[in-house]
Amino acid sequence: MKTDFAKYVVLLKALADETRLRIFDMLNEGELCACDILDEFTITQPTLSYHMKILSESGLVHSRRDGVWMKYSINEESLLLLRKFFDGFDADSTVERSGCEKC
Amino acid sequence: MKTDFAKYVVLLKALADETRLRIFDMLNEGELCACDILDEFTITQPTLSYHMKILSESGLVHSRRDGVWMKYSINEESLLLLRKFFDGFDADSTVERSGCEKC
DNA sequence: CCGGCACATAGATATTTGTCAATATAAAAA
DNA sequence: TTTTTATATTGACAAATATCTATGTGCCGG
Repeated sequence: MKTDFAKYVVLLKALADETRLRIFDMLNEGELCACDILDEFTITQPTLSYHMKILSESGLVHSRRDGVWMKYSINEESLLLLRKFFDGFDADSTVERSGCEKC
Repeated sequence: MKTDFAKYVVLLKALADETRLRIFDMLNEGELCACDILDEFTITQPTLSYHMKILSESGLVHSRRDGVWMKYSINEESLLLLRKFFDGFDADSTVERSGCEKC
């Protein structure tokens, strides 16, 4: 099974920033609008917009317009994808063999 | 439970690079020396050394000297930490309520 | 103790990233 | 339609990142 690393790199990059990771964590409590998220940080509105774009385009976060507001929520599918990815590791940790060929 | 986001950002940053993610995946097969890892890429030796340092310092990878060689392996503890982190999400997805306060 | 091999460090550099101020757009309200 | 409010886009910029070449360090064999 050949893993599409580039795909996971996009997801990991999206979460590899403290602001975005905190936003993602906030969204775990439920759907939020941009204004509510902004209140929790000291960044400016354009900066938040930038981060939300990265989260959205990665697929981790779903966005929808509700009148003037943008509402964001976690995309369960991408989350499951990440979980599955990490679950794929360590499957045979009991073996403890060395895969080293030269040494 | 206040999550230490900075700690997870370090782990996620370490994996948010295709080269490092592929290295981490290779290590899932077992312990490897730097030379064997290098063979799988087109990067130079110093660049690999740079990536291994990031993986090691993040705590995701354990390193040990074996004579002239450096042997690398996955640090199970950090991996479990990451798994646990992602498992913490989505716990109450059935609720589907909005956490939005202003809108 | 010297030469060679494996790996690390230093310095330089091009690219990417996170941030802001200024401005544009989109939708509702007046 | 004009104004107001919420969000997006643009352009600029400093900082971080990934990469290389050149050089240093550590370990073993002869």
